[in-house]
Amino acid sequence: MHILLVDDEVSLAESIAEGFRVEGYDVTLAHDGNRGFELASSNTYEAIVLDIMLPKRNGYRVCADLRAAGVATPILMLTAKQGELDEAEALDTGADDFLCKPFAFVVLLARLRALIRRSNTFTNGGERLQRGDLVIDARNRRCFRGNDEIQLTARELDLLSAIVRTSPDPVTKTSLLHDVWGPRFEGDPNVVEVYVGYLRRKIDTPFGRMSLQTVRGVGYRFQPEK
Amino acid sequence: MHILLVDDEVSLAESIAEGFRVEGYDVTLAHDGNRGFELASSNTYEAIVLDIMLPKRNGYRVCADLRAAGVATPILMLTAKQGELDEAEALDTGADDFLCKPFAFVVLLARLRALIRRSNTFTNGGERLQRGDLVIDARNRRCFRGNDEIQLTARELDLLSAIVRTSPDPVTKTSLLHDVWGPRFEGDPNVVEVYVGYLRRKIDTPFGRMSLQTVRGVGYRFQPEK
DNA sequence: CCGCCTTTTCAGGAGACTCTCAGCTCGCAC
DNA sequence: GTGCGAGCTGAGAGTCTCCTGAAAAGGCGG
Repeated sequence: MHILLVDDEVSLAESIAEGFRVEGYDVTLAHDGNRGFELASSNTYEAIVLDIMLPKRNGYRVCADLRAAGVATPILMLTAKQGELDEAEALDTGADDFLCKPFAFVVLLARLRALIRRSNTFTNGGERLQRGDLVIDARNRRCFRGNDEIQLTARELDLLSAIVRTSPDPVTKTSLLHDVWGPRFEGDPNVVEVYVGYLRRKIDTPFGRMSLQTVRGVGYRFQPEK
Repeated sequence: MHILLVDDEVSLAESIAEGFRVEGYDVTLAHDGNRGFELASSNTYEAIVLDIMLPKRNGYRVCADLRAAGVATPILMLTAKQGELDEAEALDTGADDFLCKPFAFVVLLARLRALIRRSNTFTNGGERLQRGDLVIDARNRRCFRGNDEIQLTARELDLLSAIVRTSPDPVTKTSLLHDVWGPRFEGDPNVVEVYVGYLRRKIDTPFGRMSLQTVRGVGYRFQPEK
């Protein structure tokens, strides 16, 4: 697990880096935008933490340039002020999440973990999940029950993957929200229930199954058989 | 996969070559224009990376001479300054793409890969693509549905080939734009949709088929049967 | 230079997808 | 049995993606 941290406030950067290392990550530091871009584009990292205020090339540009160069690594931007403008611009340039300074280290850590998990979930190449007669072809984004193909929307497929991946262990609604809707989702958590409903009508009801089970007070579980 | 790299800045060239080798390519180096031309015209490479500023014979001339000699290998030119003039001249002499120094290695790599994929797509000898009753005769640039020949324009045929080649895996619109319209296309990405529409009216509608399928949020897929 | 064919742009509209909301059901504790 | 909270679901609004027809732009041969 290797992280690139780009921030020009040397002492802050060092202490964050130290924190990450304690948590078991490798960390590479860059103190200006150009160096950050160079490293990010010539190495492979699990995630990039990118300050906006940077010498030589600001965070927005580094981010935009990386995306333009085809680098898909998840990027978490650190914004100085709490402003809608910053948010919008950050997400526009291709950042995956952002955090306003000042922040607690644990918050940064949590966000970053969520980001990494999230990216592993879906960009993980041609993953093929199979449980019983249910097959999820992640690469081609298709889903089958036996020989019957089931048409799922993007959200439905992401949600189903997230639930099936840990099967037969249950998943909490909170972690589903994080993994499927992203760490910054602020809408009605009821979406999860709504979408589980959609899924049941597509993968269970037509086949007389009950594989998407509710674990009351916890979340959901996928049970292939019985 | 063999690449010819022509650049007189020895240390830069070495490091680029090293990068390519790490990526699994064979690399041959030439440090002046004459040597570059000799090698390129007497051997077969997957692609040529050609600096413009070269001793003995500059990159434009090497490129023009190679094309004049009938060498069709894809060429990516490295230009020193960001200038419209350079661009135009490079493409005029028969280069397929170009990149302004300084560049990040991953960018070069990405461009080169796109170029190679692109050239494999269409120049791949007289390849014959067949899926179900659809046949694409790449060498003669003809297309059949069963016994009926279908008249396709150049663009339509390239697009159809690109979609059918990976069938039944879906292809993203982005990669279609890259492969069919070239890495430097900057127009309206809606062209892809327009052309898929043209294709459907030629290869599907008249035969009552639905083989060109939309994968919402992703791109398109060719499904021969069902 | 003209006309035809191909390619591209553009704008409107249909339909798909996502999300919210409010009312309802169900399971559980008492 | 009753009441409460958790979960389910149908309806509908808002948004986004994709499709399509029309027309402009570009290319090529006559």
